[in-house]
Amino acid sequence: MAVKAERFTCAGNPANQEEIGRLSAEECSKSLARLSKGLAHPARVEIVRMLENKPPEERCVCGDIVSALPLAQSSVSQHLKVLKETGWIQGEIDGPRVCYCTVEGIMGYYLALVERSLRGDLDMNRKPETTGKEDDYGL
Amino acid sequence: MAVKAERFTCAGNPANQEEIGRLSAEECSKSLARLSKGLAHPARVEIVRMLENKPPEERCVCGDIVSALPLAQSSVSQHLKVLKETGWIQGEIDGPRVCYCTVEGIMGYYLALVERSLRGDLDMNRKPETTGKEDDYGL
DNA sequence: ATCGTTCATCGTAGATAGACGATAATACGG
DNA sequence: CCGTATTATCGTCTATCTACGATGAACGAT
Repeated sequence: MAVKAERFTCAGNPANQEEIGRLSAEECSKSLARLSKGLAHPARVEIVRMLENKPPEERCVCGDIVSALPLAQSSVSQHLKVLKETGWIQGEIDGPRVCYCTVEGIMGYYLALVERSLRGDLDMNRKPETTGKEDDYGL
Repeated sequence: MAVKAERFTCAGNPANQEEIGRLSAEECSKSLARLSKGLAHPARVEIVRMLENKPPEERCVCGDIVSALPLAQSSVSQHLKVLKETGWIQGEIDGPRVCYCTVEGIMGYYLALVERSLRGDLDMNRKPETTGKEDDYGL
């Protein structure tokens, strides 16, 4: 098969529900906002649904997604890019194709993040560990 | 008190989990995309969190939200408008103030919508009842 | 080496988002 | 009726989104 793994950087989303509890309120807001932006277009919702429901052995290459959507290939590619940047999906280069799948556990992570960000179980005084900066929404 | 109720139109979000099952896949995608857009900015996440965690008798007027965020009053007002349009919050005019709260059950609705839209339990052949139109993402 | 396939990126254009200060609208208190 | 307080809206500016066709880059096959 010779699938060259493309290293995936999660753009701040650990996709690990254990780690949500260590996020400050501000980090929660930013993380939730970033992931939500990924879902903020119907085409991207459909892409995530498509990928989330593929059995793991059934590959889903970019072309499959393009032909399932009423959009030009370049537009789909941009939506895929947004989904990568916001932490929903990852791609593996497989020859001339790119095989996409959702980040493992991302949906559960998102659901947990919604709960934690919107419900009250947040330590509002906890600060991000790196800096003591203010909320400037520097996304 | 003389609170004049401002009639709230939910912009397509019934905020009723019973009704999610009656949505077509396309409607699910649009509805989820619309609500997700509401959460796609950290300030709006914080507003929803703030409102979701207020005890029901404790009023939360616009000014409270403005002073809790590092943004100008006009910017906060715009975010509140987006949250209204995307179906997250509603406002009641109370004298010179406007008292905001989240739409009843909206968070549960959103969580259910994420599950239903992204998991496979969708009838992909169901069409919207009004028209037989194609997916043109006419948001 | 060259071709076709596949996908990302570029360039462009129009629409929307996001921020702000300034101004308008509304309600209440004198 | 006139000021104050509160919030929405307007106007402006910049940045990002969304779409498309065209082009480029990578790969397998001939």
